[in-house]
Amino acid sequence: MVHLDIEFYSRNTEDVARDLLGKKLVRMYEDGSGKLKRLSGIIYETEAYGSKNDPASHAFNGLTNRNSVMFGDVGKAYVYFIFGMHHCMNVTAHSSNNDAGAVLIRSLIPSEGINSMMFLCNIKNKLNLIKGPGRLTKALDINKSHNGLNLTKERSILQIEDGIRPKNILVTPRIGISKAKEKYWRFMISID
DNA sequence: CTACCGATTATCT
DNA sequence: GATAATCGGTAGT
Repeated sequence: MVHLDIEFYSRNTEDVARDLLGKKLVRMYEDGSGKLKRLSGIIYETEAYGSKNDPASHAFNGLTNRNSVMFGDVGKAYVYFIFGMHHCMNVTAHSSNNDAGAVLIRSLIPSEGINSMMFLCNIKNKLNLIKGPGRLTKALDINKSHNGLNLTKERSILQIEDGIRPKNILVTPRIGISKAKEKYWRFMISID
């Protein structure tokens, strides 16, 4: 398993968002028995969020307490709480040290630990896709305590490994935003 | 299948 | 005080 390094994340946020498709997000999860389990999935859908150039980004109005991770080192988890009930997970990525930016991971194709993920998600039967940023964080038990975690370190409880190379990629406007809808900064693996 | 609506609270102005 | 990078349920097509 090849581990994505700092170089990978030190590029334009849009490029990183596109290149994260097909990579594997791994969560080391300690279950009730104290054993570490791998919960993982192939990254299926991402969105890029910029800084001063992007009115839809948390970083648009400059540094605040919530978004500080977006302005820091790349390759870290930016986790925030939204709508009073959901978490969303991002990976910080931008080319210049003075810039800010992050990639929202919107959905995964579940790979390892599917039963645990269904349990955490409170899903009874089917659902083969962890679709939507809120469900994704629930399925992998990701919360604000993981904000700022370094994903490029070995043995981190959150990491991203090399995965498959998607054949076709779909590019669309981002979901759920009220500003900057004209930017085509949502990327997903095309199945055809 | 799509459309709408209500839940619920951290964060910022 | 207003808003929000959402979700799940319910009703309609």
